[in-house]
Amino acid sequence: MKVTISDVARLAGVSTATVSHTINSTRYVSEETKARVYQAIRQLGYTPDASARSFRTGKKQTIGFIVPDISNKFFGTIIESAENHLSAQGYHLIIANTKENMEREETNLRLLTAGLVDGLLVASTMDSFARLESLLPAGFPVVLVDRTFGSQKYSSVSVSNFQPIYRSVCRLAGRGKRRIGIVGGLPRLSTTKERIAAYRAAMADCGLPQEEELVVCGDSMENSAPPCLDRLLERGCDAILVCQGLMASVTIAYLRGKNIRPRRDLELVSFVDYDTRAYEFYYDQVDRIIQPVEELGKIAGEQILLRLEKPDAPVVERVLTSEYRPCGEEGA
Amino acid sequence: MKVTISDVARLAGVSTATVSHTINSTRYVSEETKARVYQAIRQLGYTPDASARSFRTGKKQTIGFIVPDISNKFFGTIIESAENHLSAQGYHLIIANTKENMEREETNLRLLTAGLVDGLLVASTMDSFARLESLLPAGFPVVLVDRTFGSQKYSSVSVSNFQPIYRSVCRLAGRGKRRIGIVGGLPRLSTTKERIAAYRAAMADCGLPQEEELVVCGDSMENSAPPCLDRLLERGCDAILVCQGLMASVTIAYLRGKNIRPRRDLELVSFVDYDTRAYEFYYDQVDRIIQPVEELGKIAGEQILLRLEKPDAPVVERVLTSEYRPCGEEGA
DNA sequence: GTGAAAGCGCTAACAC
DNA sequence: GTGTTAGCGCTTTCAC
Repeated sequence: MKVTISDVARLAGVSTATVSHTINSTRYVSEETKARVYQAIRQLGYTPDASARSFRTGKKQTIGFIVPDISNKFFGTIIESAENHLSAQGYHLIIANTKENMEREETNLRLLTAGLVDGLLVASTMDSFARLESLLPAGFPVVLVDRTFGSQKYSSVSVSNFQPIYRSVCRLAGRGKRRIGIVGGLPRLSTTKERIAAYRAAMADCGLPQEEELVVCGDSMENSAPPCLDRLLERGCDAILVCQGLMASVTIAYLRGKNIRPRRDLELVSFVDYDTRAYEFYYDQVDRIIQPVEELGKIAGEQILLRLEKPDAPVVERVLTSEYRPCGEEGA
Repeated sequence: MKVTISDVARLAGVSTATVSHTINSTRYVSEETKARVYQAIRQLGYTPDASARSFRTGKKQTIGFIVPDISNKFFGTIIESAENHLSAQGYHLIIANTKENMEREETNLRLLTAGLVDGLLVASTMDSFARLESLLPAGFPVVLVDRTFGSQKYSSVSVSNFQPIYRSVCRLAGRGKRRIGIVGGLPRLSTTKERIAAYRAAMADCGLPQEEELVVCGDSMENSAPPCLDRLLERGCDAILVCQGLMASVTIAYLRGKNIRPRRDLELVSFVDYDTRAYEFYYDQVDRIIQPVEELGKIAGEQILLRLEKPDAPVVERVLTSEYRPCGEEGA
């Protein structure tokens, strides 16, 4: 049978209160008593029951993370980094995967907020803030990760790629490119919108023609890159900017398969990506925009714990910036 | 304040028992009563408290997964696939990351088995079965994933790469290669051992010299491939087999950076990998060994639930097989 | 067809 | 310096 705190108390000849205080260091206990308690614990092989404890205290020591795609290394790394921070503070991480599906996100929000976790990290795939918000109990600790809604209501950590994308386009223009295409992720995401906005702004400022057909969006999943690239190639692009990591990650291989050499046949390709080692070796063929993924996860972890600690602390919206590594410059 | 089952009972004019039975469909409740209960629930915005519930019932509806490296797409995909199955059955997934560190695995095993989860999936980084076993409470539901110990004590799901590796080596030998090198992952892992064993068996059977210096191991992490490759190249290999996914994933890019063209300068490289789209485009340059990653995760999820349901069911050790795609053959 | 009430294992007043 | 005990929110037995 399960050994409980009363068993320990009985064997040690003390009260359950003393046992509890001993293991939690929550009030003074004499050395002798402590010794007897620990002795009894060892003898019985007692482990405090986590679920009784969290039921009693209301703290679950667990954070939920709703992610659009665990198998995407971008999120895998964010998770890793957040988990790192959380586990160091004695917290666990529950993962829910939405596969960029709004209904799945909805279900998970409901489940996780029903007393399962103390707080939530959300990289939302929702198309509107209202939809997300309506599913969150009032006052529930939440930190938005990577994807934001600019609502000022919840703290958030995200990455701005506006400037590096803008610069990359300018640089392409400066090298004489005119038909610069862009491949985006899911159109409804804040990240996609921001990136396309940067592209448009730069195209306009550089005096390049803004054609709708040069903007092509995928679904932020792995397989959606090739068709997007094909479309842009058909439309006679002389440069392509791939602004979603997973889609970027297959681009070079795909182009090579079609015998298109970056920097020569297609002159230049830019990426928004995390720091995947694989592309370091192509540093002289493409512009790269490296997002601070680990930082993103770490701050997400920090922020959610801060929210738990100080629920009334002001909302913070952290925007990290990507590193721009123009073609030819080796990475750090 | 929090709204509880008593609040609902009071408003509906019934007992807490009836409310409980209503929401759980656990005994007959008349239609009228049901209606009143649901009405009250809606009116108060009641959500049953998951932690009270799991405390009371002893079921957490949660599975823990101890992984060596979340940011590795191989495990990311396994997690995704397992989560898929589990969430469909109403279970949550807690992730713990060990970074191939045995102490971290130890800590996590202790934490997770202390009443946090109903069962555990473990892709262990331990060097011995004894060490793992000593940390598991007797009778705790566990399924070993990807890495096994051949102990017959716990169910397991893994992939055998023996045959494809053996064949790949034979094929290299058949094409006249003699100095075939192999890059392995962490030497203590069952997966690494099996793969190297397959390589050695094939080398011997093909009458090729077995030199210790042709076997080089990394740490199963991303950055460890380049130094391994360098060493094999220095030692004059005319073919290389990279038998760990993450390490394989940077290999082509790395070699290309050194101006070494697979199939031409280095004649042939083989990979053990999951089905990363990126390498599909190199199908005519390398042998590939594709592990059924999704299947692995799915079966892991099935098996652990089966263990929960029937704790006394016989231990099953499922061994999946990889698909061998010799150079030149396009993938499915 | 429904209610009363006993706990699940623990923490934290409150009491001495 | 330590003990007594109420009670967290729920499920479930027993009773009617």
